[in-house]
Amino acid sequence: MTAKKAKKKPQAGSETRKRTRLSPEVRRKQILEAALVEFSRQGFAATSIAMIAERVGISKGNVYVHFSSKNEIFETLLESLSSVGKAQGNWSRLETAQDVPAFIDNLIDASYASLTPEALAVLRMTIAEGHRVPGILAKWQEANLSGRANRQAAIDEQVAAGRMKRGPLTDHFHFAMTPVVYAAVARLVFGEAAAEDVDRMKETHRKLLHQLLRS
Amino acid sequence: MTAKKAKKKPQAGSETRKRTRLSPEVRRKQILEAALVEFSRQGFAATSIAMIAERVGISKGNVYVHFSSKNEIFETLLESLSSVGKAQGNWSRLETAQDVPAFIDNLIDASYASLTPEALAVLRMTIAEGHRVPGILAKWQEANLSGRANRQAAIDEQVAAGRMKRGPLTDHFHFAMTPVVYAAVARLVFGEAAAEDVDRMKETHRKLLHQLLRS
Amino acid sequence: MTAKKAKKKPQAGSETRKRTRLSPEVRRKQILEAALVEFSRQGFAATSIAMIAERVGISKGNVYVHFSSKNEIFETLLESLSSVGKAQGNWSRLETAQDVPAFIDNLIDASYASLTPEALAVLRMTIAEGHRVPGILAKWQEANLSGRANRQAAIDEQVAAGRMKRGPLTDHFHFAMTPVVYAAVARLVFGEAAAEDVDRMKETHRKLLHQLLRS
Amino acid sequence: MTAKKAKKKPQAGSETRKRTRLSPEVRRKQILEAALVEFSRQGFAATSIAMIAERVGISKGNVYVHFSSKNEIFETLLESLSSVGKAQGNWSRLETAQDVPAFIDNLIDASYASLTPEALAVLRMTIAEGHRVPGILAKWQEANLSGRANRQAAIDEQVAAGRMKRGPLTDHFHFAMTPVVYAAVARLVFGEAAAEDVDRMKETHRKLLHQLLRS
DNA sequence: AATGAATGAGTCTTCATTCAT
DNA sequence: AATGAATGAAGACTCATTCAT
Repeated sequence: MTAKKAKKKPQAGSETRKRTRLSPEVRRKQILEAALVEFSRQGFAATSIAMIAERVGISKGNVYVHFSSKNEIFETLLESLSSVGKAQGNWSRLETAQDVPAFIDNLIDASYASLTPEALAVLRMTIAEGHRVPGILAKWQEANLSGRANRQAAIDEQVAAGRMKRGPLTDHFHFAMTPVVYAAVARLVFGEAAAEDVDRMKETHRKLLHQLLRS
Repeated sequence: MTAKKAKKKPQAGSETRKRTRLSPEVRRKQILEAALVEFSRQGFAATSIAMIAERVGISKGNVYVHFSSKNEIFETLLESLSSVGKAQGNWSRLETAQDVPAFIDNLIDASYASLTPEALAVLRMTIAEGHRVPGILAKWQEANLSGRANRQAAIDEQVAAGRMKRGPLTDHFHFAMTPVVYAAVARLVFGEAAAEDVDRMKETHRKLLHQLLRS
Repeated sequence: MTAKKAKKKPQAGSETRKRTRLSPEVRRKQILEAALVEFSRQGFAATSIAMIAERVGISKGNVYVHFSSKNEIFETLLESLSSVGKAQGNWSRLETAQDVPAFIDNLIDASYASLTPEALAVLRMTIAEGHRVPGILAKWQEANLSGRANRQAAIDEQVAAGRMKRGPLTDHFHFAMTPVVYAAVARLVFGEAAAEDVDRMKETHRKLLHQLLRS
Repeated sequence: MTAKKAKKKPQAGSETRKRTRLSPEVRRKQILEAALVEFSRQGFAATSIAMIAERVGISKGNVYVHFSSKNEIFETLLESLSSVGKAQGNWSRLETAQDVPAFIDNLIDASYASLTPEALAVLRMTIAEGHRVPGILAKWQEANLSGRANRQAAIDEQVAAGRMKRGPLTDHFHFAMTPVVYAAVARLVFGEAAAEDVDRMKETHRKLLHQLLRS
């Protein structure tokens, strides 16, 4: 045990939550949300079903009504997170932008804005516990590659249209966004202490893209 | 048990290991090495003292002769890893290089070569379990910042000497190396499957630095 | 293991005990009863949760459903034993007795009768392990003192009414009952072998009180 | 674990005690002394060989050079304590006193003075752990009885000589000293908090003996 | 669907004891 | 005689999972 835990015990004060009957879908979602918080906070092994149940406000036993094992919760969670392609969503809009500088600004802002606590939690879980779900990782990688290809195609178009200057970066545009991962890792490791650094990084990033892509 | 276990059963071909008596320093080192492997493989909570002991080839009890708790092993391990500044070591040599293109090639090669399995293990542990040792993280961050400052000074010198072209990158040189972290994360998450991608990234990285720094 | 153990081996004639579900109150009581026996027999440290669980006929784990630690069992046990004031209960009745000789006989008989195996167990635990629960000891001592004061008051009344002869004993009546503690200790140390001795003691005690208190 | 323990570890500051070679007799005595302190403080099971070794200032291993097991230490200790007959020792002198009041005063003072911390430690151990050494207990009881017989004979002589008043107490003189055991138990359970009470008891005890024995 | 008592297989840690030095 | 590294057998406590209600 690393830290002390407050004893639970029904406790006077926390009115014994009466049985609330919810539809399976709702409960499952509640459980997955709680699991995301706990798994990314302490990791899979250090998270107990009791913690998840408590966060949802239900009994341990009830968790097993909705999932057959802790592992299943984890897998379902990661699978449901395949919708991480939010950043990609933005792309469809960005593609249409005629103005390259505006596109770059949008891209930078959107990318760094995507480093939400939830996204960081997912990244931490992926790095820390991804090995538990190799199948899902493979799927992600594929999705990643195809998304990347689409974005590359969009860039190629811009270059062909003479709106972007060709260079190593337009030839391998995915590389242009790697600093965002650095920013994410910095926040994962150093937390708030990294905020200032990340901001400075973002501006350097922005300037470089402008310098390198502007035709 | 989340992961598979294999040979356990006290015996099964392994002759009753004779008592081997080693000096505390040697045993401690052995234990720390085993711990690094196990912790980075499964994480702190999912690693049992039994696994570490088995990897070293000693009894569980003996682990406690050398460390007073699992936690102490972890902390000692991370502390002993403060020597991660290998990359920085290279720098002193790089500084002296008069030839900027050679400097860049050295930098790129050294940086990506530093992504050894051991270094990756440390990174994974830091991301996954760093919160267990806030004190050590703070120390690392400081060391990081001062190392970064030194490197920046070296770059500034080159710029002042007219050997490097000034730009957003020379003003904030740390940023130039962030793709290496992406490469590390890619390997952590996708393993060997990321190798090809990382190689391509490395070459793009190299080209960009040449383009941006060459005066 | 200092003492002998006996039947353990999960099975050996004891059919796989069916899950018996009981209310927490009942189980807690069962556990406390078993704990009293075991703690007073071997002491706190030498008693294992397994012994207690086995005596109750439940699994070790179940003990922790009802108590959060071995220590809590011990404390709860001693606290619940604060009702040791049985002897005092008798007093209310004795006070009303008009007849001093009868009062003395009742007192002696009740006092020695209170040396039940359970009471002896409590005494042993108190002597051997009382230091673990200083708070409870303090409470006991207070209760003791107030009980003692009440009894002294009753005696004072008898003396004032001329029904008892004044003397060092009536001035400090608590002292009159100290031989009972000797009897208790004798039984604790020598067990049944002390029975005869205790009986003789009891009669001497009775005679002396008659001699000293009869006006 | 009830209380926290300071980590040992060779520790800088406590100069690594150099090997001191002592004769077996001396070491055995040292170990037994340390064992008495520790056993009576925490009980047999809660006392570790390490604690005893540390108190003596030797290594755990060395303890086993002098005793073959923890149990043997305990048994040897209790056996060596058979010399508890210090109080009896006094008797030989008291017998010779011609003056009954002086005899009584001596008896009271000597008896209560015998409640040294060491004697209390022995009593606690006997009550708490006596069952571990039934053989020794039996021996003690015998010794006790014969000592008691001697003292009774001395009293009988005094009575026959008309120097003491006959009564239930002279007929069963052992009973006269039972309050001392109460005093001992009070100290064991309540520690210093019982001191005042014990003093008062002692004086009542003295007065009563004077009253009952004075012819 | 929900609860929570019950279980059993671990997990960390301690400790009496052994043994090479 | 002395040391201290090494071991193996517990022991307290945790937790995923089951099941009667």
